[in-house]
Amino acid sequence: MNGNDITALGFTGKAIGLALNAARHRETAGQTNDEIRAELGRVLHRPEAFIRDPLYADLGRELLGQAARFPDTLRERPLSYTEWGSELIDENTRAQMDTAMRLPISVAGALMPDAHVGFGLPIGGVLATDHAVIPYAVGVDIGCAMALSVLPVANLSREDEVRLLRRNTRFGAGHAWERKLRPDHAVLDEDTWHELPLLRQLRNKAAEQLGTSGSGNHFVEFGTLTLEAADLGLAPGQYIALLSHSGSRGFGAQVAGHYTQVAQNLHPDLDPDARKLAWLDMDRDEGQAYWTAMNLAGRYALANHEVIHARIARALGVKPLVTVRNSHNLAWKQRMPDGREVIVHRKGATPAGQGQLGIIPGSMADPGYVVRGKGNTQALESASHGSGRLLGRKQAERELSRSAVKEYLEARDVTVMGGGVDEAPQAYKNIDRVMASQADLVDVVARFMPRVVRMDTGRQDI
DNA sequence: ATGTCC
Repeated sequence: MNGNDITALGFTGKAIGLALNAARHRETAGQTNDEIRAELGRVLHRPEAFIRDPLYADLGRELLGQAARFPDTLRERPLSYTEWGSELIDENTRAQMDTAMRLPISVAGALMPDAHVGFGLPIGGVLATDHAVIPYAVGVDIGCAMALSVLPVANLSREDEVRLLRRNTRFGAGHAWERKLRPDHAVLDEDTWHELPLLRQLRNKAAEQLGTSGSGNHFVEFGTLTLEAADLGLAPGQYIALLSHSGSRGFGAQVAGHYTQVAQNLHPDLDPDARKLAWLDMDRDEGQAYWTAMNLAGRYALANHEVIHARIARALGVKPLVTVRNSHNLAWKQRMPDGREVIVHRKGATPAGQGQLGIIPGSMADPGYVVRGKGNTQALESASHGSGRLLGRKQAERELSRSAVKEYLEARDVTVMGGGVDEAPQAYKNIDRVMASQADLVDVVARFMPRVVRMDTGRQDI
């Protein structure tokens, strides 16, 4: 093999010499030219698979660098970004956002008042990038969403609400609907499931878990919605409403895990601080594949809410007067004020474009709000997705007593089915302080107060 | 967030 053979295979620049050296090494070891050509072809086609190969590591890295639009080097200083509710945000969260703003692909960002540390990007972080998508800036629970239905029901006893939730919701990691009760939804019939091997592989799991909710902070609850003024097609007054928080279950988690791994393999030289922020170029197959899978997980998560709300409405023999819903873990294509198209990642942030409706829950025993976005461009048209954690899960279990939690719930007349001390209201920031700090991001449309809440069982039950 | 490494 000589240089002409190597360039004929498609190698350019510094990769020619590296490929030639590797080829000589194989020749010495007795391989035929056809074998060497085939092997080099595999390296050229998928360099990320060879970055830890004893012979091809340097060539793999060089090829990755040639293919990338940006080097894997972080900026010296983070781009500036705005934060809402600074007094509610800790230094570690800020440090994590600073790292995100040092990525070469980052364009703009913002921290919402519920922000706290997460994997990669903070929860409550918003990040705009240039033609690249970061799986961990979307989060593990791709498409996690809120939905609120206003029900045309005058009276509903607490006992009936408990029974309706027990019969019509399912919770917990790995949990699925019993076969005989398994729901259906048009999302399962989409051709998208056949576009990628990974999606084909995960379709059955998704079908089994359709219409269920996860663990942690996921919930389905009945409560009272109060409108001070006519809105949402409703007269002012109080209504019985159903509020749900659920995501894309095991399906979305596996998509997230898979593409995070792909992204990390494509960026072997990324600074360790930013390793969990490895990105996929939207011009490459991997970026397009993630985009397809992410959006399917987003639609699937919304389908979960639809199924949950439809089951409960059907059990009551009614149709909701109105349903509001929004995804808060997803990436969107969006235009900056200067017209430039960017990818906006919202990881625990509510889309809040001008006039856009959204839901910001407080806690299991604090009010949540239906909001209307003000299209604040500095916040990349976003708002918080809740009140945000004050205490970590373990810290909450250490510091909060079960009796203190029960007392809090009793004082507000809230019934909780399942739930753990780690989800106690006292583990969350004060929702009204959070709302006050984002008055320039959203207007309040209505207030929702929970009454009967169902969640997964926690490690320490309430 | 997820049966916690397909």
